[in-house]
Amino acid sequence: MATHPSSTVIRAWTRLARAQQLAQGAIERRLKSAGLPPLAWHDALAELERAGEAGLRPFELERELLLSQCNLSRLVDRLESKRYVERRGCRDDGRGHVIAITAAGRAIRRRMWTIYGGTIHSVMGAHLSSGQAAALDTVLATVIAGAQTEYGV
Amino acid sequence: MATHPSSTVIRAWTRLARAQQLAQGAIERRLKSAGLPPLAWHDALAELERAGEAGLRPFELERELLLSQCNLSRLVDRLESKRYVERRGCRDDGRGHVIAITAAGRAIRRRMWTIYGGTIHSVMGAHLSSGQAAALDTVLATVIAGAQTEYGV
DNA sequence: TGTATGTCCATGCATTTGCATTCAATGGCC
DNA sequence: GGCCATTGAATGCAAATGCATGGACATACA
Repeated sequence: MATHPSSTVIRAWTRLARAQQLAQGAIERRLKSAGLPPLAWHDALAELERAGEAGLRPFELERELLLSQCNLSRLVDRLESKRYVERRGCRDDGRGHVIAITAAGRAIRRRMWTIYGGTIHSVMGAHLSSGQAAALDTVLATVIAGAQTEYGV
Repeated sequence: MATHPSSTVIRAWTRLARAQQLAQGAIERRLKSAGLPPLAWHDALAELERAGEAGLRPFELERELLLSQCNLSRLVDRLESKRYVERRGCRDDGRGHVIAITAAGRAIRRRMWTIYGGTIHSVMGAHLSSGQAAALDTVLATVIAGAQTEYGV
């Protein structure tokens, strides 16, 4: 744990950070120039859409999106103010809420996805063979598994 | 360009974003709990240290760090207020400045690197074979090259 | 020379994030 | 039941970010 990374690992990390930053930057810029909300809104709406009618508790969404509690709370505020989601009381737990996507939320998510998906393609997909993409996916799964054990500690 | 990504590419992108977020989160948390400045300070100081005595112009640093101009300006403000860098006038161009790292800047960067590097290792390096790390590095280089052409457009 | 256009950098303002605190409800325990 | 530690979620306040603007100098060109 106290040991130091090899220069290959350092380069890989640097590139990981840079690739993510470039791609996310491209996505955010294209969304904005299409007059659409930021990327985080899509991710939240996508999780909620997957959850369906039952919705999700804020703390569940928080873990999915790796967002801090207070930030998630305010993201939901913004989504709610646009009527993309609604907060319902929670029968099981009087402290909690349930967040559910609305029809408008599904609609905007779909519109965002055309931009979002297209940008993923032009930034990543178009430059990778399917073997490369699969290899990247596999190695990143390993990284995530490792980082998550770290996260808990 | 208007085409859509394959599901493998979508998964790879999702994992890329998540891996980066997990790793960066771990780094930031450890830096903070060690009483050290945020990650961005390290990256800026590292670039300046590499540039040596000659320093860098703000717009050069901006491109290296993929930071917006106004944010870079204020990051330099903070670094300068801690005496980690100094702004000098620029002989060649009366509009510009040159930013150079100080001895204190080099010292703090070194302290940050012990945490930063250690975290990279425990989050990524420790879980990857050297072959996996090299493969990751290679594929990400391709992604970056592709994303950068995109960036310019 | 003088005017126009472009580049480099800083800054005011609104939005977003991070941190600490607060409030309400739950669950365990006596 | 009454008490207390814990959890779910919101909010006030400070720091950071994004956006648009402005000011100083540089370069092009008439």
